Amino acid sequence: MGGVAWTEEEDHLLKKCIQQYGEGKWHRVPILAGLNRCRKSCRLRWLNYLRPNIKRGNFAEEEVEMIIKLHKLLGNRWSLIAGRLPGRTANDVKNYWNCHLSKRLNALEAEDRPITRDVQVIRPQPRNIGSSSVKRRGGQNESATDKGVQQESSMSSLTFDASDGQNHMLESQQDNDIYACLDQQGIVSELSMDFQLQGFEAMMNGEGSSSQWDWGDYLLDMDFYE
DNA sequence: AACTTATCCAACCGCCGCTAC
DNA sequence: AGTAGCGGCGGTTGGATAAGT
Repeated sequence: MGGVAWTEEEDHLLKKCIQQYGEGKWHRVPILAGLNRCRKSCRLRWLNYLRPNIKRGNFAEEEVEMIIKLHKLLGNRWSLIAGRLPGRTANDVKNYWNCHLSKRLNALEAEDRPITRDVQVIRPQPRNIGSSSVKRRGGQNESATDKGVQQESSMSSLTFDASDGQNHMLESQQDNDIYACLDQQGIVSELSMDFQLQGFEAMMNGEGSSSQWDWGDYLLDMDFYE
């Protein structure tokens, strides 16, 4: 593989550690689990492989449609896209895109055919916020742009209600606007009820992918306009 | 059957934003 | 204000395997 493959023994130790101490505090996991792995490796192994309810195997047609639409909307924000696909990880989505979809879409573009019908691109816009939030990731967006990917113009900030010390999203008109916008795009309505329900159940169970399945977290990364 | 090429995907790397000090 | 540490993300790598010749 790309690195040193995990052994069953290591998987067992990591699983046991997470079950005992819970997720988070990844810097302590290698010590607690007795693993000769860095915090990042442990986290990645858990998120992409060991975590319960990870869906394996081929992507369903609905999932592929969803990926294409969300990618058009969000760009290479794999974790966000995966968050809408219950049981799929960001790595899965990214690999699938790189192996299958990017080629397929390139071929379609070469034939000058529309990829999806009537999907309006929503560009996240920078807010008038501090420079740290506008700072770009080095080099990454250039390459994305080179590939013709619709890339967000900047990361935008997240509005928190810190009055109680909790990081929860403020309920706002924006939520409704975003939901309505996604609905308008067909992102929601075109999915079968089963698929939507699956996502909802995953959200309620705190499952899903690398992020919780929550419409509110669209606020995390995007501002919508127009 | 042997070799080459293409594809898949787990793992690693480097960077960023956030937070605490 | 500066900085160190952490969690998290996206891009890239490279070994395993399948497909082709």
